[in-house]
Amino acid sequence: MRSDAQRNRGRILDAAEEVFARRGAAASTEEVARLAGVAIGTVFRHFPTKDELLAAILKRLLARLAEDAAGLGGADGLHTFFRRSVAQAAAKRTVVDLVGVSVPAALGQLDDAVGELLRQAQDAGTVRRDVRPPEVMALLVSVCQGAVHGGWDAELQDRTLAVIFAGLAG
Amino acid sequence: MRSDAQRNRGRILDAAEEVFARRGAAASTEEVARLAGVAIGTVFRHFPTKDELLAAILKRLLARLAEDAAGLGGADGLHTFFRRSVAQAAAKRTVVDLVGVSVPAALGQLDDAVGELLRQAQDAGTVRRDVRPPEVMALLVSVCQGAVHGGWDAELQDRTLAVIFAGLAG
Amino acid sequence: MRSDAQRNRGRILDAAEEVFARRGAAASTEEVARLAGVAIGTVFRHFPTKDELLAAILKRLLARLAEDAAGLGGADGLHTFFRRSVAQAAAKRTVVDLVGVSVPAALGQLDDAVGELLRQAQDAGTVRRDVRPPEVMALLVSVCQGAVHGGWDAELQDRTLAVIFAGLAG
Amino acid sequence: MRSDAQRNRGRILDAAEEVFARRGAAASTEEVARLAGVAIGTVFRHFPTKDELLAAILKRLLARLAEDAAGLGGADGLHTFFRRSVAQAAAKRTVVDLVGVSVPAALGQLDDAVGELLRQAQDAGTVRRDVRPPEVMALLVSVCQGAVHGGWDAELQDRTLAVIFAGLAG
DNA sequence: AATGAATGAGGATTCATTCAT
DNA sequence: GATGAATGAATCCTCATTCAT
Repeated sequence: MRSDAQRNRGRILDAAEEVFARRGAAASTEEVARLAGVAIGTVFRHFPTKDELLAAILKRLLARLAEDAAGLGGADGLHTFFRRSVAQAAAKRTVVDLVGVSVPAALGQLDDAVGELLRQAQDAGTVRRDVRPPEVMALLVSVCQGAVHGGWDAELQDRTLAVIFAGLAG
Repeated sequence: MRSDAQRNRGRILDAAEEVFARRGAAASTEEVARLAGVAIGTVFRHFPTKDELLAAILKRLLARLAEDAAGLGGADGLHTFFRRSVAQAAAKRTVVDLVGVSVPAALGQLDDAVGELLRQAQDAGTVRRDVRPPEVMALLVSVCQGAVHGGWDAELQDRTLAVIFAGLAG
Repeated sequence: MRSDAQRNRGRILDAAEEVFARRGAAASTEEVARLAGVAIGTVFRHFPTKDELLAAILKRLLARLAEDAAGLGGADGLHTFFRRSVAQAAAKRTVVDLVGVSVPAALGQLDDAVGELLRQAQDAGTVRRDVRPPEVMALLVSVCQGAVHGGWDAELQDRTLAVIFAGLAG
Repeated sequence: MRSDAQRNRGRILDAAEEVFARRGAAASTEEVARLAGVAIGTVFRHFPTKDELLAAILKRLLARLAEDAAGLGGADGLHTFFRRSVAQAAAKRTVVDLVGVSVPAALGQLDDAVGELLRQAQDAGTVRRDVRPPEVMALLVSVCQGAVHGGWDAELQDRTLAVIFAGLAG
């Protein structure tokens, strides 16, 4: 891929992330192109379909979260990860209403990272032994989406997560 | 309002609930009309805007939940309510996808009912005293939306709720 | 169907026939709408797809030819029919480049009429007994399309048909 | 012209012939480039316009037919030529679909060759004396296009050509 | 009140063509 | 000369909404 193409791909993803975060997945591809400073055709050259563009955003978003997770660990790495994810989600609703994109499937990317955090938390005794990855993921997804749709403030977020953390601690 | 108009209003809401549950909020108003067995103009006479139709569905859905809640109580009325809500949500994605409709605002309807269930649970000792309604609502919304987007099976739903119930119990 | 809808359907077909005759099947549906004096949505309400519009034109065109054929007969009804068809085709290229529309299938409409003309011509001795409908249709189609693409003048058309008629006469 | 340029020109024409034969003249130039194994820019360097590319194909196709004709002669050289042309046409719809390219003009290339075949056939007595080149060309074009659009099988093709040959024989 | 045809802005996608690399 | 990314006009089609019947 040529360097200008590489640069444009990045710009488009950035623009798309912002646009879809603001306006939801129903926002027009034209607006993405406008914000990215490219012509509409360029967007479609990089992502032949709107759905593929949405999927690409989701993938990048999750990749970042996974990378983020990799830097955590210890007794409350999992808790930190939950907090950051919720904050992220509230900022970028993208994660949520990605119509037509298989969110659960894409979520697979996070399984390993979250699994590792869970293990460490269990080793440190912060999380009960019989808690398993699937419900942790389920709680993570739930709480992220709840935050997006609920418009939580910082305090509510804390109190909500506190309940979940208590539940995980048993 | 004439009786046939009354009847049509009901039919339209029923149809809308089903259509939007199946196809998401992006489904066309025409399809709603078709399923309701009325002409498109009739839909717009009753609900001048698609958003108003969506809001009406949401309102009715929440009213039902509130009514449902009113029939519960005791030590685990709150738990039962959570379980039913999640099951509902998974069946009818409607609650979730309602882009453009202020879900949190509409949610106000449930505050009282949930507040009451919470109080009873606390009186029975099933839920910690320092848990307050806002985070209960937040958890409820989260877990409903999580269920919708995650495609949980019965077991995952149980395990996920179990964590939350443990957290509420402290 | 309401009377205005009926009227519009007719207008659209007329407009489409003219537009596609002039510009070929690649002409835009917008232009059809413009000429018909309706909005683009109306065209698509009547013919949900451009292909269906093209098919409808073709069908109507062939229906007219069949009707025309029904009024002919005798020793050289078939010859007259060939001549008229070729003249038609030259005027309206439509018959020809209807991409995406199964011309041969639609042509079925003419089979009966042409079969009847052929029988009469054979009874009158103008056409050999061993000539069968399929090749008559094949010749008809060929010569129509040839006329369209070749831009024949009246004399060339006569001389070309004369060869075919001689061939049919054996 | 550099030798690689020469080679590319040939590859592009081959690819174009195949692509347009398969998909019709509406096929994209990109696909031609892909099949030719060159970049899209190269196609446009050689043929500044899609129409020029189509015209070039047509020209080459006709040149080949003319060359083919040159190898024929005698009593039924003309008949053989008709048969081969029709077979060709059915295989490669190209000849037909070339919208926007003046087929009749390009056809001029064949006039001499066909004229010669006609003369020989007339000398041999296989074709009537008063038949002239224009109608022979007209019949040839007609029958080629008929074959393409009609999807004739071998037998129908034989029977159809038989009528024409009989007509030419008078 | 209901009907359903008409409207037309909006949006995804394609593709010939240009031009920087 | 070749490459292939970018352009952007053009096109098909959808759908919320209006309005004549």
